[in-house]
Amino acid sequence: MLTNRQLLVLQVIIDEFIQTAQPIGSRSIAKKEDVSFSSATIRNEMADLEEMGFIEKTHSSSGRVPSEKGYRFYVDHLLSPFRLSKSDLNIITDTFEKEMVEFEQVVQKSAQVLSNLTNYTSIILGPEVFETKLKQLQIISLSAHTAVAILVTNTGHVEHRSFSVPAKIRPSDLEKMVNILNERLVGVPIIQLHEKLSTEIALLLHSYMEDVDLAYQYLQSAFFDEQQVKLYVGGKTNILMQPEFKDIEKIRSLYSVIEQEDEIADLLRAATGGLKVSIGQENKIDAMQDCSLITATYSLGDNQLGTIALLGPTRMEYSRVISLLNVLSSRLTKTFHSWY
Amino acid sequence: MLTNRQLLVLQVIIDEFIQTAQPIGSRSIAKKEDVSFSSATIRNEMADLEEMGFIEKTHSSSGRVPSEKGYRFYVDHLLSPFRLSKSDLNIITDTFEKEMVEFEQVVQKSAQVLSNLTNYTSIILGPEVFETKLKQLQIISLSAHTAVAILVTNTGHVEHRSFSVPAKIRPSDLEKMVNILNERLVGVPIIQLHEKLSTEIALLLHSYMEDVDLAYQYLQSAFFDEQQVKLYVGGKTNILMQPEFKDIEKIRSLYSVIEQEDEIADLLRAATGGLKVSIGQENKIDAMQDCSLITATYSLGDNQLGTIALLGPTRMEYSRVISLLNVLSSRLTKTFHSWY
DNA sequence: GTTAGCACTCTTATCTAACGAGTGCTAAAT
DNA sequence: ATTTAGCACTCGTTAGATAAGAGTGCTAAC
Repeated sequence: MLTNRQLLVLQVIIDEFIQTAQPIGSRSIAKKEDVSFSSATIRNEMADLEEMGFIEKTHSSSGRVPSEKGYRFYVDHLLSPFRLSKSDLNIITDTFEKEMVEFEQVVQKSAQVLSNLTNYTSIILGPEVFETKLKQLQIISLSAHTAVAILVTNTGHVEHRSFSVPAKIRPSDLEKMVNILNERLVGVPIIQLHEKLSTEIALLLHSYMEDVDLAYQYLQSAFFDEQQVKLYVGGKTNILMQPEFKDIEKIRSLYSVIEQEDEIADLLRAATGGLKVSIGQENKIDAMQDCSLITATYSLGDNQLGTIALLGPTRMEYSRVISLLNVLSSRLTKTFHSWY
Repeated sequence: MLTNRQLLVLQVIIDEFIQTAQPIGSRSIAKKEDVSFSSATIRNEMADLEEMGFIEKTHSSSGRVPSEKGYRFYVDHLLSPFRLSKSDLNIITDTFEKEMVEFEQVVQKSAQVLSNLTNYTSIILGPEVFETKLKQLQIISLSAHTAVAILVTNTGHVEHRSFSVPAKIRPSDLEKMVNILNERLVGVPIIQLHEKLSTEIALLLHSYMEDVDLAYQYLQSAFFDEQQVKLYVGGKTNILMQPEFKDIEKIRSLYSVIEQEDEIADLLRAATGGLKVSIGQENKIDAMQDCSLITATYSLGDNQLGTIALLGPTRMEYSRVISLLNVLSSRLTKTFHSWY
């Protein structure tokens, strides 16, 4: 295992590198207040740390840089709880004190605050619809052959979709159908909607009217074709400020992953309770090999609602960022909780 | 005025530069098939063209590069109608042949197609709501003190907003209010809604019930606080592929303008009928000094619905891009027309 | 076990020289 | 009066060479 001195040296190297983005030399460590050994001693320790894989050289006579293993160790064992500044906390508090009653609004604001405070890119997934239930379903005819279907959940989320109405189906049929659907489906969790719709309700409708198949198909496609969960991204341009991304090719590939959305969404969806840090190659996505992704979840009761994440270079201010995420995710949880 | 030969030389220089992004020398022009003069003659013409401000040198002994004035002249007088390739046209046709019944869907797809075909960034504004009328207004109570208001237009556009209901207001009041509003407002153009709401309707409501002020205020804020018109941006990362944007600072400032949205939205909103090209400094926005913005509008009858634009470096494939925009804007116009 | 000292390595910055693309001008050719 | 060939000159780019500086690893002394 590592001696206390080695721990100290490793800590200083990583702390320093996170701030400066420059390789750290033995002399600059020796100058630190809480270090009382000579640079030579530190060089010896550094050689050991390198052998163990916690730090690396960029070339044969350069200072040391944390390796991914080093970051991993740092995150797992060396993180001192970070005291967020008052102004940071105030900014968060202010944001949540504004009257907000919509899921989306809260989530979007959170993403914004997070990226503003960190200079990284924030990505928020959610909220998932576990707990949400159908409040009302409506179909409004726009013209002879078009209509818009609107689905409202008890959380105030509104989903809508236009579709063209086949000539065979009369407006009265539509109305009848909606009535039946509402009768049967109001209060049903959204997540069960698809299943319910395709089994019992389909049969039920059938017995009430003809030609319902087609309309039903449309309805089905209206709400369940595309993924429901949205990704809120904040501070995309922050990445450009990080010195490790001066290479345009890197930026390009990273941006296209972010804009792709689905890969990232899968990643965030996979995140489970608590806070998780993925460093460099621990991320499966190619373009993120030089990045760290920190994810935290927020929930309502026992149900995980969504994920809140920060994407930055592996050289991240882990300590501060983790504190921020903790505060924000509990804040989200609290806010949503207060609504029900 | 310019002689025919000068026109030819200018044309070749700009065409070539647009393709290669490299300064063009006299020798390479002389080698062109449709040029039958020596490089010395061309050098003389180039000196004249430079004196007139159409081309520039990057340094004292470099080849020539188009100036903004040169691009302006090129766009105004030298553009040969570009024949779009069959595959380009097919891609557009295919896109519009897919069943789409929603404004937003069409616009978003268009932005996507446009950026895919061009390697520039597409920005689409709209559609404005001139012609659209209120189809239905609804307020659905979610809980004792929250509700969601939904506004549906005859175009299938759905706007919604959650708000908290003051304790003073009973659900039955809300219902009454909605009924009155629908009675009075259905069919009213969205654009007049704000005004109507604040004058006659406010009075009317007042006579029917007490405590309506508050509810009315909420309703008001629900739909008219934020700008209605949305910006659809496609191919943001395309900018990164242009050699003129290898400087990260430039990218940063350009991206922040794009993400700001409001400045760009104003710019696009100002665009009036037909196709317009803004080259370099003709753009008022600082970060766009090295860019060209090409805007085209689409409309429904006499009403301009929105703007469709392409953002790229001043060294743009004007000819091709203009043809594409023309096709797409008329396609949009046609599509929307077919819906009414 | 710790540290001072020193040779060695590698990066970075600066300078120089050579090369080449391209121009502008002059004088000859058409 | 144009057009063109020829040539000197300019400037950017590239490659090498040199020097400075930061930092290491090792050895020997403390």
